[in-house]
Amino acid sequence: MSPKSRATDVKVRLVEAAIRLLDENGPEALQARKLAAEVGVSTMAVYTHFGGMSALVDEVARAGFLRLSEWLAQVEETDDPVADIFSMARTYRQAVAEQPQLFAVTFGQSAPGGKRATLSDLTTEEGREAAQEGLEAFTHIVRATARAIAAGRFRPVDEYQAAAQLWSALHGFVTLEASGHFGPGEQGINHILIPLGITMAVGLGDTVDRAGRSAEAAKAAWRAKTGNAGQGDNE
Amino acid sequence: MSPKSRATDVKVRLVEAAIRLLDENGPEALQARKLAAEVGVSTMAVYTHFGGMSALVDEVARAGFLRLSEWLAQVEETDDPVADIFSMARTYRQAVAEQPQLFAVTFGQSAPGGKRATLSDLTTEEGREAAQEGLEAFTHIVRATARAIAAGRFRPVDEYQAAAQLWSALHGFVTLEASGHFGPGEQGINHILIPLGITMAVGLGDTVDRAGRSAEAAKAAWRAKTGNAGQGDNE
DNA sequence: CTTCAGGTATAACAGGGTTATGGGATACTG
DNA sequence: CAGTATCCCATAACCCTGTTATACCTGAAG
Repeated sequence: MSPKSRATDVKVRLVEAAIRLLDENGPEALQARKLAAEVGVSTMAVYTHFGGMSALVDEVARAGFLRLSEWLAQVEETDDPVADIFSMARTYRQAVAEQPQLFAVTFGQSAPGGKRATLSDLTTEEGREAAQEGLEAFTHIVRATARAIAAGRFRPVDEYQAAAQLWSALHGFVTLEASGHFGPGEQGINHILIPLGITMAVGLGDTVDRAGRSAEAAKAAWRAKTGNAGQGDNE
Repeated sequence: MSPKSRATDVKVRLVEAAIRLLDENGPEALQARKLAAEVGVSTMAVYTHFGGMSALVDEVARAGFLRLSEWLAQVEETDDPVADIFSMARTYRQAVAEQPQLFAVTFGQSAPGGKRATLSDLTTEEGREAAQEGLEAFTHIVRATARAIAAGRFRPVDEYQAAAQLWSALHGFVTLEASGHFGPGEQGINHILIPLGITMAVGLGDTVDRAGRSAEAAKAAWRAKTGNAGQGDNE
């Protein structure tokens, strides 16, 4: 193995260890000494590869955005773009529910050391990349929105603007649910998220009936994919 | 001054200093030594009054929720409940825009020390109180939603569920805007927040025309109260 | 006057991020 | 092949921050 690839290896392994320990042990696991011990190197590795802990945390945040993009990219397009939007919403929510600690860092909710108050504050290269990844995840929503407009389901408004509305609603729900509101398990999805999606779709031009059927279609697709029977609200 | 009131004084002054230094110098100002120096006491005061920094930060978060409730409570009821919801949205957004650092702590986005990943994790008494304050702020939205339903503007759905949808959309917008998306100044309000409000109102049962007029009414009321001419998107 | 309790200052401890230094391996260079 | 330069990393220390142990001081109660 060349030294270049060995070095990259350590860098990659540090980020991977950070994500893993973050999920297992929470934000307090994001410590230079713990990460170094986990990878089997000294804390200096953090500084030769990242320059400091904050840049490493930014890299973790970027990994979260990337993961979100990958999840959304795997939502397959059907001939019902509104149903696809519902599927994306479920996917977005599921990603956050499965790795809450990771996305808490990604969304800047949990910031060890008090850094990264806002994305605007980011001055590091990794920080800007993180913001860029966020926008890439956003484009998946934009495309589905554009298809909904083209299909006549939504009124012919600017697709970026409509998608930003959808993103706001979705992100707000996910954030508040992750903060403990809306109760545990599937309660939030059935009582808030799906009605919210129908509200948004209808507000953007869809009919209540068609939006409801799209929500049902997405629910059926979700069950088929996850194997979850989806009975009831609990767990 | 009795010793009891003197002691309370130090406790109150610590929280006040924390909020002030937080707004001025960012999250890194929330340090025991800095707060103690600012108030003119030793760091022990933090421990005699709060037991530790995390409880003091929880108190700051609680202050944010309380401030949010007070702001929303001051939105006066008119005979147009949908316009009142728009006014609350502007108020919510304005509160966060004016004290971004405070509300970053309140919403758990900036957590010095990596504590408080989610509200569910809160085990301290102050933490639970903070969650309670959040719900109290929520009730203001619930009441306006109930009035919109009573007025026939919204379909007769459960007001808590509809309000939760509105809260999700609003909170998501505010969060994403504070993270730097949606651009600076009033851009986000005019391009995203108001269209989002109209989308939500229409989706909940209102007509496009009436929702638009309510948005305009709220805008006029806002200008009258703040004295802002509100011309253009910039700054 | 004595005693006690609460609040505080002082000083130290513990555990983080960070850095100065030096060694060692690798890849150029003659 | 010898020399050298460069990159990566281990060691050890430094600094800062949260926290705690201890003693003092003040005021109230007996």
